[in-house]
Amino acid sequence: MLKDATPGRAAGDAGTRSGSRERGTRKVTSYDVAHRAGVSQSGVSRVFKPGASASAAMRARVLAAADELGYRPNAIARSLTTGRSNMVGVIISDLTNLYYPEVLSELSARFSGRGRRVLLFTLAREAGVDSILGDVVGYQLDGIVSAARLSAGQVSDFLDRGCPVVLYNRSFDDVPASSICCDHVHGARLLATRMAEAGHRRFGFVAGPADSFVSQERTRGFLGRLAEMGVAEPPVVAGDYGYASGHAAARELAREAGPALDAIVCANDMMALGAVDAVRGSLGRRVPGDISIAGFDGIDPARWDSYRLTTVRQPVRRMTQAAVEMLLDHMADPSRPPERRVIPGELAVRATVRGLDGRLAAELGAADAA
Amino acid sequence: MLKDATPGRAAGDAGTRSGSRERGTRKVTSYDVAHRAGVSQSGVSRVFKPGASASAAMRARVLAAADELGYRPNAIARSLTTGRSNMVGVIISDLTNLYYPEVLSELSARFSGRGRRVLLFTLAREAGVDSILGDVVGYQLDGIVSAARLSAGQVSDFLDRGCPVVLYNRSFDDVPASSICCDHVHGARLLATRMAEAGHRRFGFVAGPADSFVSQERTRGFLGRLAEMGVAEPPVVAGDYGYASGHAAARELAREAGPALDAIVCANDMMALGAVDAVRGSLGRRVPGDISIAGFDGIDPARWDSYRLTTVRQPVRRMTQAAVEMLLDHMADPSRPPERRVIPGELAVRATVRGLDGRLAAELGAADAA
DNA sequence: GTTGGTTTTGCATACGCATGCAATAACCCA
DNA sequence: TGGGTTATTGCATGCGTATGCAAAACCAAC
Repeated sequence: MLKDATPGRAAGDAGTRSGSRERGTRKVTSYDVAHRAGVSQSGVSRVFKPGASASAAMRARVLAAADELGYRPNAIARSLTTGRSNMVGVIISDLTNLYYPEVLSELSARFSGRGRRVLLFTLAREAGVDSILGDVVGYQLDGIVSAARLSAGQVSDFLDRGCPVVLYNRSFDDVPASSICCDHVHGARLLATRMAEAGHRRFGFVAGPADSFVSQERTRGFLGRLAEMGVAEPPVVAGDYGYASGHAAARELAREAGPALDAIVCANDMMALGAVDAVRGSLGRRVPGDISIAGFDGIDPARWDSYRLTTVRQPVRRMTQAAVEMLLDHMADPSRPPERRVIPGELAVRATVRGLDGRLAAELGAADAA
Repeated sequence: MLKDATPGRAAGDAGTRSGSRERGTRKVTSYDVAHRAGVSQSGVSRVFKPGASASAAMRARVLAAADELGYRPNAIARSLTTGRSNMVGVIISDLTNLYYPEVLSELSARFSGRGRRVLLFTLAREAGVDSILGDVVGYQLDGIVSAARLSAGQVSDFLDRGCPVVLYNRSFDDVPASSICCDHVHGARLLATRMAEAGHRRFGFVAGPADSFVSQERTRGFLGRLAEMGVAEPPVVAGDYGYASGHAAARELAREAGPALDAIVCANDMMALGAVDAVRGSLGRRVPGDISIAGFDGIDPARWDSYRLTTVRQPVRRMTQAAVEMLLDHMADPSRPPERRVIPGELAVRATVRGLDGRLAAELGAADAA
């Protein structure tokens, strides 16, 4: 609470303190506090441990001494003895996909609200997972949330090291890791259904990277449903989840499919926004008048007036909450079996798909399952 | 490399170990490796420490044993003895301002490239800085990069704890912390100059939060230069750096200033994008035909075709590189005096300000200083 | 005042690695 | 081959905290 702990004065009293380091005060240990409070080191330890037994008197004296000395328990030492670091790793592949900053932000807030620090790993180019494994073990991370494209083997490695993992938006049948996923297949089917019902016939699809689980699911769901409805199989172009690639993909689709092109669906919003701009700009056609466009994720910019992108939104709040909850549960009780939670996406009907009707959006959560 | 470390056997030798944990393999320590390799624990330690002396023979045997056992040095224990954790804290206030994900992404990549882990702190609502202080001390963070609105006192606290700090886009005269700043005043003056020269006369300005250093600088620079040039003092509205607040601010400015309103300058890009949409949408006027709009930062969405926002770009790459470099230097030699580095922003002439000419942009880095 | 039971407290040690110091081995040149 | 160097290696200890165990203090009831 109080800051400005007048460490100068305290330091004078502390006895063991000697030379003044550069400018920082020397590290204050539980022994210093114990000495000053006239109790044992273990007493200090107990006072700072929530569940431990300590009389009110001891507590008061220790806290007073700690305050005067500016004592902070050394989390490193604590981690060493307890074997848990109170740190969790969050692995994110790509912050330029603006969906992930939202996820990261939420995760960070939630974890710190639960007394955990977040060690951030950004996976530049797929490599580096091995080094993360080393860090996980080395820093005794209590758990991992991974929103990156790890292989099943890599996830297994974490688990084998006794580090619980929650997979965000992916899962493996043969790996006993918990996961929280948006139901991409369902969302994609929903979108396909609605768009087809609204009269779209000549689709183009922009997939994400081939190794992206999310892209695979969305692609599968969308194309599958289209086929079921007897809609001609659309050309598929692969992008990299970035704006520019969506832009390029839209142009390519237009070139490929010709003027009959009716709708473009992109495996994420970033690409969809690029597609919107490409259609309106380079192609000189109207959205949704000439071509409808839809995406997935529900990132913030998709709501901006210039786009008002119709999209299948992932409920980030609920998903991150679930992820954090599941991970903490697993940390508390490692024996509990992994859990795969799936949350439906919501169709956000906005202004880039013609023929859709906001009124219907409400029904959709339940309707059109399977 | 190999997993399945047959820990049972190793552990059997280790003596003191007792209960079998859940499913993860038991922790492998340097003692286990030492025993298996037939050397001492310190030998193992030395093999895993870069600069230490160890014969090729020992190295080989230890590495072999370590590999077989799946040994990973325990960074926690190492931190405890060495006093450095190889972790740096990165404090970010708000990831919804899309400038910060870029910064964070860069910082993370650079730090991990230099063998440091990033402990992420997102400052939800200004509070929580105190707890970060505790973590910094507790986890023995080797340094801090702060891109959040800390007070001078808070920064001092970090320094007093012996934790070097690099301030990102802010600095305090009376606090000896290093800092890397974009020259917001210069950038703002540049923008003011160019816009006034291009014939704009009736400005509106959208500031950021009152306690934002960056906003203060940009506001000061812009208004100051305008005054120098004899342009009427523009109305100022405060936003919160978000898209919506820029949207609202633009409408308010239009209402306040009436149809004569000539240009809107926002203290960051997010708000500028909101302003563009507000002007084009709610106000039904053209950008830049009727009203020019400019921002600051150079975030990615500002380049999207729907906006092509003219803005004063911060060179994120150079800035993050400098931040990392400065922090690492300081960690290596704490006695080195703090350094305040300032990098000029660059005017990115795009399509939301009329009368500006890309041709001129090249000259601007040098021209119009102060 | 005593006894049985419950807290509270201190003692001692472990956590896993790094490192100063001393002992040993390897080596070099005369 | 011997004396002197240097490169290796092992030993012992420390980093700061948590915790099992036993001693001590406390409490209440008899």
